[in-house]
Amino acid sequence: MISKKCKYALRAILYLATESNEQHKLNAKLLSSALKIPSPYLSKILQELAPKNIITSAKGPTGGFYLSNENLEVPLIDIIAAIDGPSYFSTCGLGLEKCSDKHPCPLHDDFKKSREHMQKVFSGKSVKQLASEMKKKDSFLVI
Amino acid sequence: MISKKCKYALRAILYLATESNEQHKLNAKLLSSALKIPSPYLSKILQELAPKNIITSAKGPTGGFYLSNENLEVPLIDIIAAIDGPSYFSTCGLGLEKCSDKHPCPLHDDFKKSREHMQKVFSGKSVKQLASEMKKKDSFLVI
DNA sequence: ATAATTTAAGACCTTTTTATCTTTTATTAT
DNA sequence: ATAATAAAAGATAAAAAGGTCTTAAATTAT
Repeated sequence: MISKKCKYALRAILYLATESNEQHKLNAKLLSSALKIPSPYLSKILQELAPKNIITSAKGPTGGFYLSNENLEVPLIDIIAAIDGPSYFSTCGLGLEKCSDKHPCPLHDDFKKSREHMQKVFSGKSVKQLASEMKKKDSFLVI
Repeated sequence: MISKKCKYALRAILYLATESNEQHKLNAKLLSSALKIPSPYLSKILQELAPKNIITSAKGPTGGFYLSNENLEVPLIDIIAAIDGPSYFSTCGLGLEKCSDKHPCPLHDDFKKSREHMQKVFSGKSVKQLASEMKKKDSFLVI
């Protein structure tokens, strides 16, 4: 399971993808109330994502957060790696340090299959793609 | 990702499945040193599993933990449910309260597919089955 | 220039998870 | 009976995750 923090990040980014652009930035407070995420905590998360080039920020009045064209190309897996760590999809399901294909734990194959599926989904899908899927299918982000 | 506590539980149970029986119980200290899990913490976990009929315990000298024939039939999913909660395989991947098939989040289908795969694996496999698989394939639990 | 607005930075607090320690209770071997 | 052994119970502590608050820096509109 990805962390709560990471879920918050994904939701905020998907919201920015559909509701913001360079001409229409969204500030942390607005985002937090739209998504019902504690505002100071969301601010912290956004401040962590900006220097990693996952979102773009601008200070001052009319400032806020938005996704640049470059940000829109980021695959979802990069967001998870940024928040939950790059080894999220490669750690052993039983927590064993030395687990590998050659030296597998009893659940290695099962976990691997599942992890690889998720890894494929998250690697193959950019924020932009998901945002456009969201417009077609009616999925929700906010009640 | 399942919790560290749950990984400890699974490892301990699989170890008991292959190394213990009613005539040969293992005490918490032995288990903890074999599996390199902090001993008092593992004790707590074992004490939580015993009343849930996932493992069997016996006090006093020659006492310890083992798996009864009944315990061996427990599907892995019951262990995860006992430790990480019964809704582990049904909560929304984005943490949204009202996410459902009818009212899906943007990642609902992807998460669902992955969760269902893991759910199927863990529901369909008992401790006994996994223990016998472990004997055939050479997988490891302890270095 | 100034005031207002907004992110950035960092200290701080709370809750949950992980881990430890101590005492009690049950059981067994002697 | 007694001593030894091991789980059960419960209080306590440390670490990590989640969340808040305050001040500083940057930017914009007036």
